[in-house]
Parts: sequence; structure tokens; C-alpha cells
Amino acid sequence: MRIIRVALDLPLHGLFDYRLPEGETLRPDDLGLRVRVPFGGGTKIGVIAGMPETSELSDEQLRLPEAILRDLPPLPPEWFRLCEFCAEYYHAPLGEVMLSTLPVAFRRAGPSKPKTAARKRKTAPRVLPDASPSPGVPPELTCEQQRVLTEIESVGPGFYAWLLYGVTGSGKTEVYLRLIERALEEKKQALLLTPEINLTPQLELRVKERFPGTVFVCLHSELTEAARARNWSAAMSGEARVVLGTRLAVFSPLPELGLIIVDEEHDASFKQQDGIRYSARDLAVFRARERDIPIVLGSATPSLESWANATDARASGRYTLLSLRERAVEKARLPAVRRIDTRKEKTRDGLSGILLQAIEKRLQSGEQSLIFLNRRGYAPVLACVYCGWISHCERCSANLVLHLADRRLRCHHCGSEHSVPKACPVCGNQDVQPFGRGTQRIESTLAEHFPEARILRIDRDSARSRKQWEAHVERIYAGEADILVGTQMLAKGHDFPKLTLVGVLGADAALFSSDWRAPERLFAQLMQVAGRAGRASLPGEVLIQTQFPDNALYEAFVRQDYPMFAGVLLEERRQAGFPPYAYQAVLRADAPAMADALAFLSTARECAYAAGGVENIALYDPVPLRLARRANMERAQLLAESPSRRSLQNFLRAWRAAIETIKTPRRFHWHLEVDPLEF
DNA sequence: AGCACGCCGACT
DNA sequence: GTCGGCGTGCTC
Repeated sequence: MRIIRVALDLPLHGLFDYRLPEGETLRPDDLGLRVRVPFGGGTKIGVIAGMPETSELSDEQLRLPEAILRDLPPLPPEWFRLCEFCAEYYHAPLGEVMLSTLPVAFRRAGPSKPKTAARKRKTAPRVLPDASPSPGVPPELTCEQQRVLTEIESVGPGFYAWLLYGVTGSGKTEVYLRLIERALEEKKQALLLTPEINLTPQLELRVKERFPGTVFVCLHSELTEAARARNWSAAMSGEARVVLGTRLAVFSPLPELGLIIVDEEHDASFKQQDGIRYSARDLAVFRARERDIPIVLGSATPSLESWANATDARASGRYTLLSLRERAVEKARLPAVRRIDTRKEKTRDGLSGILLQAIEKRLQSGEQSLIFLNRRGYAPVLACVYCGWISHCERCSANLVLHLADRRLRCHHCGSEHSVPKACPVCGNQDVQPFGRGTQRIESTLAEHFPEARILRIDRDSARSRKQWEAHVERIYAGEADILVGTQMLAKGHDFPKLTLVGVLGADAALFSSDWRAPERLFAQLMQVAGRAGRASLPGEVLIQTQFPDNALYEAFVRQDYPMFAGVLLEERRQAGFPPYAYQAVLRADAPAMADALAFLSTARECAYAAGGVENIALYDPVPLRLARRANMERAQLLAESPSRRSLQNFLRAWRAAIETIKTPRRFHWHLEVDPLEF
């Protein structure tokens, strides 16, 4: 063992060989240790990914590592396989995958600090104090929950993928907890993935209460680096028995992993949108298969990919469907959903009389209302009535959004800001007016209508930090707000017992979006907000303002019938040859000039045909992105599609190699994204 | 990605 | 006369 092959954090697809000094050897199980190596002019941290007998380079060409780091035990083979799969499937360099999934404390090139390791012992994952004086008593299971658990337990040990379809409030979490309990009894570790950090505190609390004395840790990007390194180490050592985390947690090494749960599996935030564009949900399924353990994907509105895997005969039962169709927590029924036809019911300032009356009724009875509008700011655009000037971002192909709260025009894509002009900057006319409505505007309209009501607006502007968000949530719980106005931030996770009315505004936009996944997302969002209404003993009501009440999406929503909706969409997708009946990848390019981006994509398209292997592959024309210009970079993309995942993968491998030979101008970037969610 | 080397334009 | 632009090529 004289040569080590090292994975380094570089955008290069090779590994780098180093030579051990005379007399020094490593054992085979030192594979996975980290090393500090000289590289180019500086030094880098890498992972020993191999110990080949020989190198293609001569001894003189091989440099010596500066140090073999042993502050962390070797990364386990299972973690290697996951990283390798990720690198292969998403066509990312292995070293980049490996290093980017380590907590930064372990990828820094500085001298290793044994002190940190020592301190780590002391402050090591706290056994969280019991939140309640009595250890959590598990609630009684409903028949449905019992049936689901029995079914899961009826299959032997080993890989099994379940899709747990459960309407909001049907008690999916309780099923998770029972499964975790079972895993813990079997001395296994459990991994629970959740889409948003905002949701983890709730889940965290429930796990904490349920398993007092069990070491469990969280892993998400809001942790301090020290905490993340600590928790990650605890997972790796097997000390932590339950790991709860966002997508990055799928990479945590877990030697005794026995169960993976992906909550809200449809959620787009499982897909990383920058850097290595992986889907944590899909990697989790791979990992479960590799480890030969069960995985449960849970959702009230599963992704169509998962739904097809569980229900489409062609998928031949890749997943097994489990359903929870009744609300468990209370005897409460599903909320009544009504459509308000705004072609007949005229709205004033965006609010119909029916909705206002419904709010009034809640004010009278001391209940809460939630107005859901997925658009923050006061108005999406400011325009001159006289000359037609509109507030447009000069760095992006997008409009500047009017924020009246702090009197700013703000671009939601690049963050640039301007003060609000008193007159039109082009023609000087005083008549510049806001067009459209955002949460701020609805908030002030409601304040005019209900001067006595306590209105709370919750969006990314009013809940910038975790602290602010929690303060808002607290106020709602304490009944210190009568009307909530919010974006999708409010749609997820929290149950407010006094909330009995949900009003939905501006949903129609998603019906005619150029993004063909928009309806699917809208439906999930609607189901989620609807779930906020009437969870306790009070019946809930959902009012949705629309100009297209007959649209099939609303039809299905009124019935709260996800299976029907999914069935319709899947059939459409099948006929159109769209995912999940086709596999896609996009090549994206960004450059200061659109012409360069498009020219690059055209060249890439040509060299795909030259490279061969394009049978079974459809290559579309290069096109500018919908948001073509962002932060002064022009963006375009080329879609590659195939009915076969394998064909697509084979093609991408050859294609990527060919693309890498294309020379690009400066300030030019490109990347491949496999299974893209957005276009 | 960084960082070297290398060859042509306006400046103390 | 040099500082500095960014094109090209390499990194075990």
C-alpha cells in the first residue's frame, strides 16, 4: 500500500495519486481517511478513495501527502457507495460530492485540531432534556394506522419502499414514530428527512418527547458549523440513534442505519438547486436499497413520480402504496372547500364579499382566518399610467416588486433595490401606480375593512430569521392574531387550533403557467393550506377565489381527492410523453451575452450527434430560460430526453466528456442537471 | 476552480 | 520602459 488515490474538491472528474513516504504504510481499512495533500501551489483536504498497486504516474511525479488525518475515523464503504452513485447519476465529480457533503470543519485545509475532538466529547450531542415531565405516552392508534404498521411489519427485513399516502392530519407522524421505535428496539439507527428547517422544530419536539433518553441529533444548514460537525460525528460513531434533517442529512454516515423516512416526499426542496443538483429523496431510496433496509416516503400529495411507482402497473410495484384517508387527531371532518367565482362575485381590492363576510364571522366568534397568497410585497409591479413605464430590474428579466412597508422597489431574483420614484422616471408623470396585489397590500386592505382586527402578515419579509418566525408562530398560538396573511411559509407544518377559515387568492396563475409542473405544485399547496383549517374540534372552511371554478384542478381540490387528480395528471403525462414517463436532463449555460450561451448549447448539441449514442435520445433546441437574465447573466438551456433512464445516463456520460472539450469564453458557466424540476 | 505562464496595450 | 489584461493549460 504505497500509493493512495485521493478525491479532492475540484470540478475535475479524476482522482489524484500520492505516494506514501518510505517505510510508511496504510492498512486496507484506512480507506476513507482524510488526508492533507499538496496540490498545485497550495494544500487541500481530500478523502482516500483508493489504494492502487500502481499509478499511471511515475514515482517522481507523485507527491507525498502532508498528513494522514485521523481525527475522524475512516468514512465507511456505505457512504462511499452513496457518494459514488450521486457522482455518477448526477454527473458530478466524485471529490466534489464527497467533500461538499462533509461538514466544513472536516474539509478545511488548516491543521487538524485534536482540541476540537476533545471538546466534542464533553459537549457531545446532548441527550435533550425531557420537554414534558412524563415521558411521551404514545397515543392510541387508529385502525388505519394499525393496519399500515401491520403491513409494513409483515414483510421481512430488507429493502422495501413504501409510499405512505396520508391526508393532512391522518397521523403520518405517529406512524413514523412507531417505526422509529421499532428500529430503536432492534438497535438500529433511523434517518428522518424533512424538507424545511422551519418544520424541524415541531418534529424535533415530538421525537424528543417520544424517546427521552435516546440520543438524537438534527442536521440542517441553520446549525452552526460546530454543531453540525458534532452531530455529524455522533451519527457516524453510532452514538446518535435518530437523525432528523433536511436534504443534506441524507449523506450522514450511519453505521447501523435500519430505517429511512422521507416526510413530505413531494417537496421540491429535497432537490438541491445549486452546486450538485441531487434529489435527497431519490438518493435516500438508493441508500435504502444499498443497505437493504425499508424506506417510507410520506405525503398527503405524493410526487407524480412516486405515485406512478406505487400505482402504475408499468412500474411493477416499485413502491407499495399505503393509505391513511381519515383524520386521526380529532373527529373533525375535512374542511369544506368552496369556490368563489370572481366573474360573478365582484371583488374589491382583490377580496370578494363572501370572503370578507366569512372573515367577519370568524372575528365575531373569536376564531382565526388565514388569507393565503403566494406573492410577497405590496404589488408585483409599479407602472406609469401615462407612458407605460414599468419598474423593471436592469439586471434581470423580471419586474421590481413594490415593497411599501419600507418604500423600496426590490428585485426578488437578484436582490437589487431602489427607492420608490415619486414620478415616472421616463416621462415625469406623477401618476405611477402599483399593479397587482401582494401580501402587504392585502394586509393593508384587510386593515381598512377590519380596523379592530389584529392582522399578522407572515412571509419571507416579515419572518426573515428563525427567531422572527417563531415569534409569529407563538403569537398565533397565543391567539394574539385574528387574521393571518401569508405565503406558502404558512402553509406547512403548523396547526393552529383556532384557525377555521382559509381564503386562497391568486391561485389561478398556476393554471396557465408555462411551467407544466405548476398545477401539481398548486394542488399540493392547496391541500396543505386547506389542512390548516379546522384541525381541532372546530370545523374548517376553505374559500378559493377563482375565475375558473370549473377547472379540473379545483374540481379535484373541492373533493380533496388527490388520487383522482394524480390519475388525471399521470394520464396526461403519459400521453404527452412527459416525466415520469420520460427521463430528462438539461444542459444549462450562463454567460454575460445570450448569444454566447446559445452558441455553446448549439455546439454541445452538434457534438452530441458526433459522439453518437443518441438513438433513443431526443435533443431539443437551445432556448433562453423563462427568467433569461438574472443578476446580469444570460441563461439558456438545452433539454435532453429519453424514455429510458439507462439510455439517458449512458448518453450523458459520453456527452459530458464531449462538452468538456468545448472551449468557452471567460465568465462562462455550464452545468448538467439530471431530473430537473424547473425549466 | 485556482494558479501559473505568456504575449500585447496605456500608464506611474 | 513596466503593470495588467485574459487566453491556455495543468494540477497527482
